[in-house]
Amino acid sequence: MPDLLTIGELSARSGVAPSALRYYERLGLIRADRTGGNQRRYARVELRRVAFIRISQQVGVSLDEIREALDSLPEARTPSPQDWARLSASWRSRLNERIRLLTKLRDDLDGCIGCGCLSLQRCTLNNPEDTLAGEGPGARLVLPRPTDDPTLAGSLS
Amino acid sequence: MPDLLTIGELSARSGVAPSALRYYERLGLIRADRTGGNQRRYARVELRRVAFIRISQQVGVSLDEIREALDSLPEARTPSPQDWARLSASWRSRLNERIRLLTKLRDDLDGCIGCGCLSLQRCTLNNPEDTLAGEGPGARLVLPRPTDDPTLAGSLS
DNA sequence: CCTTGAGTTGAAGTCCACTTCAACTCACAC
DNA sequence: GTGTGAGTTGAAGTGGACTTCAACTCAAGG
Repeated sequence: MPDLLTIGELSARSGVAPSALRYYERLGLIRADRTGGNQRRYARVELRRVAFIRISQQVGVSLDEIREALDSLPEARTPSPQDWARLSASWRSRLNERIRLLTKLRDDLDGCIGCGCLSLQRCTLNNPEDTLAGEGPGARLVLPRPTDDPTLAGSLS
Repeated sequence: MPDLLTIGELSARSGVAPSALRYYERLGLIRADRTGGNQRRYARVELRRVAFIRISQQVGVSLDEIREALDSLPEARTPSPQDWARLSASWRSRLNERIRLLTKLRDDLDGCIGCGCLSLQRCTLNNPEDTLAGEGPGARLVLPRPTDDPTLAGSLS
């Protein structure tokens, strides 16, 4: 009735290597029952946990944070669709932020391709007389003032 | 006249740790002249190279590939803005692909939040009678047939 | 001169997410 | 009952991108 999966079956169905599944178990991300002969047997819910792990990794979340998130699932009952939805939703802003940063990087690159200045975030400010300044689709500042990231903010020539 | 930078100055102006700059040099990403006392002195063009390295890393390119790209710069003359523009442009499709994947992931997440199925790419297909199916902004397949990624494509329940 | 902060080196360490290995044991079809 | 493919363990290895360390030298102001 419980219809348990071997590690090979879970691996095949999740696309995650057995060694990775054992690693996840060591980190407390998933769990397994054991047969009399000490082999792992996974409940079907572990399939969802693995799916959540892989999705979260794509979002850019570390295994440590994923573990924390999974720890917030109710222990008493099988997690409901709403439980999973809550966890997934918790990565939304992170995902949006990553998308926003990459999009901004792309736009800045587009905007800077004409001048080749590579300074991004600054080239139009540093070259107010530039023929490309203030036109076209590129290099718009999205944030009020990105003073938080000094990495590439300095002058470069 | 050449106005060379010490490693500390390059570090301060690029936001990259001195140890990282030495590491980049070992990998052949940047170069430095030496003083009589064997200290590094960087030409200003290295500032651009470091900027290009950090930008490329944000795009998700490995140092090895960045080195290859930098190797394609002309050795005879100082790289022109057009040279830098060409290199930056070479990451464009990669950046677009990353943005596309993350955006798709977000839309899939949004689309799946109602059902909590976590299968993504498949939930609407697997649940044609789902009240959420076929509407809203989520879970649209962008590629003709993403058969390439079996990772989470299997059934999950 | 001399002090002091900045710079030099190679080797080793770190962190993350795994994979590989050797030496076993289990489960199941025949 | 036996062969075989699947599973077990802890320890060690991998790869990328650095950082840290110890032991030393350089450069520049007072």
